[in-house]
Order: sequence, then structure tokens, then C-alpha cells
Amino acid sequence: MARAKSGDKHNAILSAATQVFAERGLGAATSAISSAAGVAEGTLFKYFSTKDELLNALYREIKVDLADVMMSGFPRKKSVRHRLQHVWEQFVEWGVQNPMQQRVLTQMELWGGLTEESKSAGMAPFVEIQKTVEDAMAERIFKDLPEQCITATVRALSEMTTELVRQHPKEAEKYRSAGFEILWAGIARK
Amino acid sequence: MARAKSGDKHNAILSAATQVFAERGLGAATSAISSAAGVAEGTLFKYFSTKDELLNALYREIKVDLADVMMSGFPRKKSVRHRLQHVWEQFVEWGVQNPMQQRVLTQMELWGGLTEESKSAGMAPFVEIQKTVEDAMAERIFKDLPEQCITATVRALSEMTTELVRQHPKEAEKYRSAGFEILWAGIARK
Amino acid sequence: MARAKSGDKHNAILSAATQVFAERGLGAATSAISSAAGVAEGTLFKYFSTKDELLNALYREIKVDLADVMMSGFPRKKSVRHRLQHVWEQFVEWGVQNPMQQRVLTQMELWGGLTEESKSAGMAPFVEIQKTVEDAMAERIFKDLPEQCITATVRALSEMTTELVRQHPKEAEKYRSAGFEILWAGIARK
Amino acid sequence: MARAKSGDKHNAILSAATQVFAERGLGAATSAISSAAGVAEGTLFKYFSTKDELLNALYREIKVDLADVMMSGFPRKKSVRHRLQHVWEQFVEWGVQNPMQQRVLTQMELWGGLTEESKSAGMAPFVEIQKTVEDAMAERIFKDLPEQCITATVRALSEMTTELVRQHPKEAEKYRSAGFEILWAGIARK
DNA sequence: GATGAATGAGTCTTCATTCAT
DNA sequence: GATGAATGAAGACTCATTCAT
Repeated sequence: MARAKSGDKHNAILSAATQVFAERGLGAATSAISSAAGVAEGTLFKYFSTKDELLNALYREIKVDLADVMMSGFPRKKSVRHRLQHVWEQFVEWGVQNPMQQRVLTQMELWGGLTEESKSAGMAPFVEIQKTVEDAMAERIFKDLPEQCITATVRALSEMTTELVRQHPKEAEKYRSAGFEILWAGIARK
Repeated sequence: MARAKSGDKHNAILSAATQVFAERGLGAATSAISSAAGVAEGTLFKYFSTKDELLNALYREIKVDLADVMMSGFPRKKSVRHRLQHVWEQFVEWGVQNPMQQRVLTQMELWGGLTEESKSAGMAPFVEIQKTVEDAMAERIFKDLPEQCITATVRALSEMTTELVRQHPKEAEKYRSAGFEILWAGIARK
Repeated sequence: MARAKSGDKHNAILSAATQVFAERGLGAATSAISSAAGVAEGTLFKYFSTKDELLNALYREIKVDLADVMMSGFPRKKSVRHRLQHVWEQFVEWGVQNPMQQRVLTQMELWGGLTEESKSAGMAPFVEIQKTVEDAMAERIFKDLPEQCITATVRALSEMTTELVRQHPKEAEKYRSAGFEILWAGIARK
Repeated sequence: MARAKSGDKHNAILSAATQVFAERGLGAATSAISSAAGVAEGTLFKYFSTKDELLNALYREIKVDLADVMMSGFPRKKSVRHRLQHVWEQFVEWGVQNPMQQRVLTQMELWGGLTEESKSAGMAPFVEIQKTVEDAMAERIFKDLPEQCITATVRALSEMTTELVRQHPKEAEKYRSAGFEILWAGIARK
């Protein structure tokens, strides 16, 4: 083999894409990405044969990274509340540390080009959370609400909290715990 | 005085834009909009000198419409809970009745081209709600949480509810009340 | 209407295309054509939405022009030999006068992108010749050979003659009559 | 001495090129050829420093092959008619057996990139035929026609016949003899 | 005021060719 | 010698915007 296709370049492109898409939206030119990555225009297409494919790959990469963070140290044996709080804090922390990734993710969810494979690959890592919610339902820890409603609430409030924390980094702790408090009071029984 | 630019065309363009942007994203061509509006390509630029300006105008128009709906029949004299619930129900109803508008709005919030004027014009109509929240704070109806956090929660949960209702139109009532229950339990004292 | 889509431009593009394709092959860039036609790159695509469509349109245009020439003054009432000779001479003359068109035509016949519509539209104008050949067969003027073989011979030899005449314009008359003599001796009885 | 560039690869590339050019036209990518040949992209350029050079080499190779076939068993001592018929039959047979080669040849004759060397190298093998025609002229076997005209007729009609035979393989014999009959009647005296 | 033809910069993508390994 | 990753100059096509009618 002449030169192995460099993992470095693969990563450089994905990371340049994150930055450029976050700054200019998903409509940004591929040439802006290749140049931000320090590779030739054609090189980008050796790694990702299409702009759509690059977007899908980026989506999956970000989702996997997010899942890694959320699951690292997940207290599988502890109470539902502990487990949920862990996920909560990890998610908010990730969002604060990775604003560009989160921005790109949000844009991609509105974009029409995600393949079904990408969507399900993106969901897969979150089964554990799903399971936690199901456990809680079984244990009647949560109020008698539609399960979907609870999952969506976790998501909506954690995204909201991330946003608030990003806007007020100095009061991160205050917003993070306030958010969780609202969540728990909103969904937990009594 | 020559005939003023026809309000009909103005509206036709805005409404075509809503539809086209909702279907194809903000990247849709202006020519698609003019043709959907039944006017010539050039005509669009007599009414909105730039695509960006069209987007900003559309943003404001949608926001004003949304505010109208939310404020119609607003029970200024009733309890905080009643007032909040009114807003909640009107918002969810509007989102269900105007899925395209909502979709466009969501996209625009991620888009980088909204002017400061548009942003504040878009906020203006919501002062009443802001005031309701402030009243509630003063009356110590809400828990001791940052005010911003409460406003953001109202918003986040109402958007989530709209989305759920849209996905399950047959169980609209269930999701709408579930959403409000979570909200109220989350933010109201005791 | 602001400005009618100009027939001049339509023709300028087709004629620039003829020239450019004849000189550089069908692989020539559309930008070379638009610039030879004195219009903007985008303008070409207002008139022909695709390079393939331009090629197909050009094919039909050339074929129609050729048919016009071959049929002008066609001696419908005269003998088969006269009719065939008329067609022969008109074809050779056309080929000599329109070397670029002929070159482009030849290239297009090898090209894979002609639509079925174009192919049959291109054939339509030549029914008269086909009919002449059929008449001759019926009258037993030609030898007992497959009809297809005769049609193909007319074509092959007339193209050959055109080429020779083009190479030796000074002896045009000699080659033209020699070609027809070979044809007639080859296919006519006795 | 290091191993010479493998003749196998040289041939593999030429034969892959024949196939790929026949299928997709001369505009086909060199990478399609190298991959069809089972060699690396770069390897192709060790054997042919340029795409143009590959095309020229292919042209010469096909021409030499064709000449080999036409000349194998050439009845040097027999009558002009026998010699011509031998050439005729070999050519048609070759065309039928090697449709890709013939297709590529036809395209190359329209292509603008053949070097003068290639053109004359491509002609060289056909001197024998040329000589046969000259002999026939001297013996006054042919009608009193320009020599070029006769050569061109042989070529035009044999190509036509090949094409017909390819289209109707079941009636190969009929078309092959019909073609030769037309040729001979067209050019031979009386 | 309304129209839509005209524009040309900008987009994604391809491909012949080079060169480090 | 062989490889295939890397390159960047084209290429076909799109689109916001202008302006003659």
C-alpha cells in the first residue's frame, strides 16, 4: 500500500466540518471544510464520497461521542434518580464543552438528509437511558404519564439547561441543579 | 398616487415562502417561492429586496401571528395558573394548526441571519407572558428558581408538547394536559 | 413579458455548439459554447436545461436541416434513378457545405445519450427516401438483395463520397459522379 | 537487471481499456481502466505516461491485430477477386468477433488526438491491400474510377457489412455475400 | 408596478497525474 | 516496480439579483 488512508485526515475533515457547519450552517461549502481541514478539495471526497455522506458520518460520530460521555461512569446499580441525574449532568456538561457539536446536531435533526441507518445508529447508544425510564415506570417512581412524554421531557429540559448554562457559564451549577429539580418534581411521583 | 404594492402579493409571497421553506429548508430557491406565489421572479424582490430580508420579514410575521393567537382571550384577571394554562393551550393549538410556521420558526432560530431588530420585534409580543411569570414570582407561586429558568421551561415544554401532539393527533388531549401537569408540578411551589 | 426569450440566442447557442463540438468533440465544455455564443454560462441552461438536452436538440436541428436540403426539389414524379441521384447529390452537397454539422452528426451517432424521441424524430424526415427504395424494390429495379442492405449502401457510399469530395474539393464533380456510378452499378439490376 | 515491466500488465491494461472505452466512450476515466485491469491507478501511468498515449497505443495495437487477421492466409498468388474477397471476409469476420475493438476504432477516428505516427503506423499494415487494388487497376479489372474512390469503397462497404452482420447474426452469410456482390458489381468492369 | 431573461459567482463533484512509501 | 492517497484544475449546473421592456 502506497500510503494508508490517514485516520488523521479523516478526523481533520470531520472536525473541520463540525466547526464550519456550526459557524455557517449546513449549507456551508465543502471547499470551506477541506480548506479548514488543510486538505485539497478532492481529498474530502476520497474520505466521504458525498456531502450528504459527510453529514451523515458526522452525525453518527457526534452521537457516539455524546453517548460515550453520557455512559462513562453510569451508575447502573444505583437508584433511578441517581442514574437519571448522572445522565443529566453528563449531558449538560457535554453540551457546554462541545457547543459546536451540539449546534450541528440540532441543525441535523431538522435537516432532511439523515439516512434511516444514521438515525437508528444515533439512537442505539441511548438504550440504557430508555431502560432507566422503563425501570422507573415499572417501579412506579414516575407519575402516571405517557412514557414518551417523560422521555421527551428529559430531553427538552436537558437541552434547555445546556443552553442556559452556556449563556451563564458562571452560574452553571445553579442552572444545572435548578433544571434537574424541575425535571424531577415534574415527573416523579409525589 | 400610483397603486401601492399589492398587499395580496405581499401576503402571497410570505405564505408561499412559509410553505416552501417548511418543505425544503431555508436553502430553498427564491424562484421556487415566487413561482409558488404565482408571481414573477423579479416581483419578489420588489417586495423584499433580499432573500435575507424576506426571511426576517417572515420571522416577524409568524411571531406576530403566534402572539395574536396566544393573547386572544388572555384572562388578564384570573389566577396565574389560569393565565399560564391559557397561554399553554393556545400555543400548543397554534403549533398543531400551523406546523409549517412552527417548522420555519425552528429553522430560523438556528439560522445566523436574523437581525437584532427581528429578534427583539419577535420577543415584544410576549411581554404579557413575561409579566405573568414575574407576577407569579412576586406572589411566590413558583419555587425559588432563577426566573430565566422558568421562562425557558415554559417554552421548552410547550414546544415539546406541540411536537408530541403533532405526532399523536388522536391523543392530543392526553399529551396536552400531561405536558401542563409536568410543567406546573415542576415549577409551582408544593 | 419582460423580454421574449430570444430566438437569436437560441440559435446562437446551437450554432456555437456545432462549431465547438466539431472542433473539440462532444466532450467540449458548456462554458466554451456559451462563450462562443456570446452569452453567460447560466444563459445556456435557460435554453437547454442540460448538456444532454442541448446535444439532443442539436441533433434534431441538424437532421431537420439536412432533410430540408435533401427534399428540396425532390423529383417525386421522376424515375427511381433520378430520385436517388437527386438525394445523392443534395446529400453530398450538404456534407460539403456543412462539414461541422456532419462531423457532429457522426459523433452523435456513436454517443450513447440520444433519446428514443430524438432518434425517431431524426429518422422521420427520411421516409421519402425509404419509400423510393421500396418502390424500386417493388419495380424490381434493384438486384435481389436485402432491403436493409440497399439502404445501408446508399448511406455508406454517400458518406464516403462526401468525405472524398471534402478532401479533394477541386475534383468534386469527379468524385460525386464516380460515387453514384459505383452505387448504381452495385445495386441496380443488370 | 530488474524485472522488465510485466508484459502481462501491459496487455491487461490495453484489454481493459478496450472494454471500458467500448462501453463508456473515450471519455471514460483512467481509474476505471486500471481497476478493470486489476492494477493500481498509478501503475497505468508507468506503462503509458499519458491517457493520450494509452489511446494511441491502443489504436496501433488494434490496427496491427486487424491487419494480422486480414493478412493471415492471404492468397498472394490468386486472382484479384480472390484476394479481395479474402480480405473482405476476414475483415467482416474480425469485426463480428471483435465488436469492442471496432467500436473503439470508430471512435478514435473521430477523436482529435491521434498522432501522425499512429495514423501512419495504422495504415502501414494495409499496404498489401493497397497493392492489390493497384494491381487490379493496372490489369484494368476495375472500372475507370479514381483509385482513392475504390479503396474508400472497399472500406465503406466492408464496415457497413460488418455492422449489418452484427445486427443480424443469424443471417451473417446472406449479408456478407450480398455486401461483396454489391462491391464487386460496383467497382469491377462489366 | 410587474415581468422574466440574463447574469456570473459559487456549488458539488470528477479525474488525470504525481509521488511518498 | 507497484501502489493508491493526494492533488487542484476543470466541469456541469444553480441561484440571488438586476434591468430592459
